[in-house]
Amino acid sequence: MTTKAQPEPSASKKRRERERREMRVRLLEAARVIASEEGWNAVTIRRIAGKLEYSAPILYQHFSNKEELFVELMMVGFADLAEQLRLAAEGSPEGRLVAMAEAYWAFAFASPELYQAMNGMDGVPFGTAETPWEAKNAFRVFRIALQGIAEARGTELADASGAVDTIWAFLHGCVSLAMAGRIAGGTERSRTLMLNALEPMFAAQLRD
Amino acid sequence: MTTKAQPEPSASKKRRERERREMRVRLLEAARVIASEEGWNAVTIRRIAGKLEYSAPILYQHFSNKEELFVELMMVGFADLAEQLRLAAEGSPEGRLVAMAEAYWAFAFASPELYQAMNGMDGVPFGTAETPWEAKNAFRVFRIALQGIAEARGTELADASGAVDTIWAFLHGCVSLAMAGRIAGGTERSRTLMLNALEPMFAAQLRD
DNA sequence: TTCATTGATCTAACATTGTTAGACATTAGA
DNA sequence: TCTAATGTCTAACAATGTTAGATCAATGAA
Repeated sequence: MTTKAQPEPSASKKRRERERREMRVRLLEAARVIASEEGWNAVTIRRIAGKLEYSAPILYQHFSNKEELFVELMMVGFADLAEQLRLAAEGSPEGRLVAMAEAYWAFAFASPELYQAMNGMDGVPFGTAETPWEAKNAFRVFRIALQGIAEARGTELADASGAVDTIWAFLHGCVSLAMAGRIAGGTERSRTLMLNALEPMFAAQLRD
Repeated sequence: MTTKAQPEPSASKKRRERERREMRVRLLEAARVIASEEGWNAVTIRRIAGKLEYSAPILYQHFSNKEELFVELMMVGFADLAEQLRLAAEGSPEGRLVAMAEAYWAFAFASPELYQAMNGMDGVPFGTAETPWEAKNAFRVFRIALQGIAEARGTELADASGAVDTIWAFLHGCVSLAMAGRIAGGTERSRTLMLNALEPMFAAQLRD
């Protein structure tokens, strides 16, 4: 590490940088609030700026375009999700699997608009080249948790990464269809179906 | 039935009505082509009309707005999917389950832009009130097929509707994440993971 | 054939979107 | 105090979905 080569920035410069960061966060929060209240279609540059009593171009002092703001919002979401999963994986070994699924579900429905932005919104840099760090990290947390559960049962996963992808896909499918209102019986039944299918699905991922 | 009360429409009137229907279909096709070539963001009223060498407002002679065109496109998709699933369910009893999953997968990746429009695109009348007929029908075909597979094994589904929702959610989750490039190893590995997890998942849906 | 009506299509315009350029004032640092 | 940088604004741009009104050809009855 060869830091500490730069001269200490002045007090006022530090203050302004802090203010800039705060402004950036406030813009992100405003976007999220508007989305949760009126859906993503209502999230417009002018609305975001207006909510903070600024004019539209202020956004371009903090993001190169609207897309970048969305991507950053998604990254906040993935970091948040990873944390929730990590917490859920701390419980008793028997209940961990269900706890994680419940945590995933709770996260998704706590802010559906954010969940939708994280999954499915097009124009986001996922498949293209390299998956952003926050998303990768969420997967990592998931994998470690699943491995821990298998270990607590005295066995291991046949294919750890494959198990994560498979179970994640299932959870996402359940949440996604439930959120779109595509499962008869509403979210309560969807949640039950998901939790019921979870255990056999996990068991099939263990080494014989 | 008390039809045949109306006077027979004149020949030219019939011709114009047919032309109108054809125009409607051509607009839908144009939208689909543009979406497949450049993504949904490129599907604009002027582009659709321009592709047929018409001016923009022509679209409003056939759809009340852009949304309605999208919804109709989705319905075409669901009808198509139902047909594919029905065909897949005609094979040998042992291979039917896998065939259906493969059919679902193939349908999704044959026209990803349509699949994305069918799932996840917001502003569509799904959760709100009544699910449109085409979507319901696709579910029905799925259910009948699953029941047939269970029957061929000499047993039955513990909860037929629940099994359809559960397995459909899983397939959708796999396709959705794979399409977004969110599964390491690409679509080939995604597909394999999906097919591997399918059998134990189905088995868990059978009556004990 | 003539002529009013209907239908298809267009141009022009509107408000709203994301985005950029240029002006203005305030602040920072010498 | 002077200059440079920073924050913010207004004004404009092109592109979007959508509507109103005009135009022009085909239709069907006299």
